[in-house]
Amino acid sequence: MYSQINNNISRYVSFSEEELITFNSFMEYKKVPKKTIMLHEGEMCNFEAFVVKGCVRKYYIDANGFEVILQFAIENAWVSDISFSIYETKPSQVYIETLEDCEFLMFTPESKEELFAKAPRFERAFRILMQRNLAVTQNRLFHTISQTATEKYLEFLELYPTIPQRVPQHYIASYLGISPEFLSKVRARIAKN
Amino acid sequence: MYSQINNNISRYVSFSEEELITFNSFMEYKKVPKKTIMLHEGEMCNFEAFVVKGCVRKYYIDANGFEVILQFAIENAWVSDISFSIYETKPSQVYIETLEDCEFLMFTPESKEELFAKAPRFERAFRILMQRNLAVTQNRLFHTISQTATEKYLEFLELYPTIPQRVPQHYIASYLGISPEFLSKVRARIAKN
DNA sequence: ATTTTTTCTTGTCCTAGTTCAATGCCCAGC
DNA sequence: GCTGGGCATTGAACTAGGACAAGAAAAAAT
Repeated sequence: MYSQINNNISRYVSFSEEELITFNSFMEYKKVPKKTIMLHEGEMCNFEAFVVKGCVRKYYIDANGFEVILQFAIENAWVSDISFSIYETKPSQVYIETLEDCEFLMFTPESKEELFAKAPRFERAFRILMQRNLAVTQNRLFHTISQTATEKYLEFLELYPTIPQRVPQHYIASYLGISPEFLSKVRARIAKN
Repeated sequence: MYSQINNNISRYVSFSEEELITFNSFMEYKKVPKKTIMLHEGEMCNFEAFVVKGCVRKYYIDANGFEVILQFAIENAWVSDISFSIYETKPSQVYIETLEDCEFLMFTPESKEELFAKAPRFERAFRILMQRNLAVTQNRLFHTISQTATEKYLEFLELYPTIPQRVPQHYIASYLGISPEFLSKVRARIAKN
């Protein structure tokens, strides 16, 4: 039994012992070394990964070749790319890369289907995870539009206080949608007060 | 039978005739006049609405009192606020307002639960809808960060060609995260070429 | 320990986009 | 047929943040 992921999935739906055993039986434990690109541009993402330990980033590359970081995933977060088939014309340019040595519990689309077939109540739990994910993304979109760089950085520190110690600062700039130089200036300004 | 919504829900999961009849039996048809605010700030959103006819906008109000439009929903789109309970501390500041006379097919959280109880395969269809919604939001976040105002406006025209004829232009500016004056200048520049 | 690479900071100049008018437009209400 | 209130446009002055360059500092590799 993997209690860490079981706690996570039980947060909004409660499951019986047997259900959790079934749940665990369909996932695969995997170690992935630092700086491994787990999903390359144009590839179909064939996993949904729960981070047991470590840190990963998910990013896009824009038309001018700039990286934009969409997500940092640390312990107890899920990471995957679900933007499949939406804009079928342009294959998605998403990358997922480990920033530290990582341990995951992973589902493939197939193992997830089998899980749903055997224990349909998990469909609901995954829907709620998706829903929370959407709420977080929507909130971030809103703040990206309406906040200044300083406000965004301060909010980032509140929401993800441990991340700045784990990832290079220019990744945070990329996540916030500002240049690394400007983030440095923002920090200098904050430090003065 | 409401064929319009049935086509929509059947897009990624196919349902039997009986299932669709059950589906239809749990929804409520409702007409709402123009300029009605269907969800006020701080309220819990108790509906999930499919737009049969008309146009609505969903928006936030930021710390400085500015509106930021998160979504325009027209025919065949779903609108709701699922950002419930994520940031429990601050009640959500989301509004949903009709821009035209509208017709909806609506679920409440309760009727949706009853539907899932009677016809569990709809859980899956709603998860996929949610997933697509997330993909769209993520794509928009990405473009909000990496594109210029002109690029964002041109992409908006491609994605939602009918909306500019239906809503005031400053709403589109708000959606794009730019000032109405600047959108006007962008348009002037585009018109020259 | 020292070299090499990556990351962070600071300064200068520059540009996309904002703010704040002022003007004209369109159309809803009387 | 007027009239008043939201809308869009345009211009001028301003600002947040970007691009570029050079150096310092830190981390990784040898």
